[in-house]
Amino acid sequence: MAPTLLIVEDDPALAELLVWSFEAEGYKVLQTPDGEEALLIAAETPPDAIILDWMIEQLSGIEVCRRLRRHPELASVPIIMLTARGEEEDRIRGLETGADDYVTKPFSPRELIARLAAVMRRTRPALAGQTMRFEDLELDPVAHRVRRDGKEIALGPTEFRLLQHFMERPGRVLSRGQLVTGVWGHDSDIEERTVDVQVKRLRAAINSTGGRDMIRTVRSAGYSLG
Amino acid sequence: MAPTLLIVEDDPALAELLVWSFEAEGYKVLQTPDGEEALLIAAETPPDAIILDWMIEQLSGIEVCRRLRRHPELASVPIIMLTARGEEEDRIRGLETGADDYVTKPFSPRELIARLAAVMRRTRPALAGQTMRFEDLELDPVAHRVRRDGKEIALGPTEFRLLQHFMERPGRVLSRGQLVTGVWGHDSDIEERTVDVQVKRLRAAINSTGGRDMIRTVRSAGYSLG
DNA sequence: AACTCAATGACAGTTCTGTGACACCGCCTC
DNA sequence: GAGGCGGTGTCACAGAACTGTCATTGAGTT
Repeated sequence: MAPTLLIVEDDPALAELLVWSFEAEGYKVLQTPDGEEALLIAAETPPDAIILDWMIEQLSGIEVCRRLRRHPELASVPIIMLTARGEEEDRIRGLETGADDYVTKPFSPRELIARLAAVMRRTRPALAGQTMRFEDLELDPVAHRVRRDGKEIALGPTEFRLLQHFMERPGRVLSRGQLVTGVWGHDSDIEERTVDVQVKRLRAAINSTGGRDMIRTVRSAGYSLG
Repeated sequence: MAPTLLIVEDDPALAELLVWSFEAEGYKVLQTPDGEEALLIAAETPPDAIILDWMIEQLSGIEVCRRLRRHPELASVPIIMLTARGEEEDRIRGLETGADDYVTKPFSPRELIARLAAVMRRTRPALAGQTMRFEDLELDPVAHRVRRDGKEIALGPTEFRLLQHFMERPGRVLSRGQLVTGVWGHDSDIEERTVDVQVKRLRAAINSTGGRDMIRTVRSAGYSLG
């Protein structure tokens, strides 16, 4: 379950350095110098985070960023921009466009790694091994444990992934289609109604200890947590 | 729910480039080189935005723009004009006529896409997932929630879409026909009177917590929010 | 008053969701 | 290898929620 990283950098020397550094950190690294290709790769195998150089060929970083954000599956993937010193204007636009952080060149790999860790902790607690909380629900991704109001709850693997998916996006309505690709994978040919059944099972498990139903049904749209 | 775009451009090469670029962005694209036809297409299936070349055959851009603005259904569709460098005079007239932005040739598709995104964010917040507000009413398209004066309000799917439609166009009077195509879809054969019934249901839901009626009936014209 | 248009209540039909049942699969134990 | 077991995906059905239409009542205009 090593987190996957996509590095978009067209300076070969820097790219190599970054790949090497992050692999040493235990990340699985994908890499391309090209904005267009980055989008393709990201769509194919959504990474857990993206390191994006501002100035790249084909498509500017800002453009890649914007397109990623538009793609529903990729909208919440954290992005760190690499900018040259002084591109103040760009930095602002970058953050507006949806970058989560930026790092000014020149930088040390250590710094970038630290920033990435911070961003991941903030946006994808599950990958950082942080336990996630929502009201009296806790999910510990490392120990694979779920507690409601302190009491341990047993979940099957699918139920667990489903709940994790919800807890990473609290309050957000997820369509059955999104849940299928998010929980079962992009290439699964699962009936959409199966989602209903797993939701029912998840509900039964979560609410067994009493307390209100944590999963909201949004008719003709999907489900959401909370 | 991809936003629809109408591109009016008579240079085939440029038109193709634009169609390609915007489709890659996830827009649904309609295209014509001809001003007259543009008006027909726009009247038939109102797009979410229009890219309009200044110098086109049949009808000048400015004329198309003016006619669009006269057409009640299309008056608020954002328009971006494409002008040749130095047509300062035209640019001013363009903005006066009701264009929302203009881009000077030559330009990169990137720039145009960015401008469009900015315009859309301004005019269609729901597409960007932003919470919309009108007085003490809030609609959160991502969480699929509606609140009045902080209190949550339950709406059925159609009521929700109807309210969203109103909130994207606050204060504007919408005819039953506009509401039918906007809320039910271009190709629905719904009785126009059905709008009345859904408006009644929406009113009942929204005003249930007390407070004044947020939906105004405009006799022999339609309804509006506020 | 006559006329037009909108609000409402009732209702039948449709769509969507919750649920229980069941078959299947991989895994483990015996 | 048989049998037990937890976990899954599908299906069919029932119930709930939602919707479109219509007839009637009511409000606004001329």
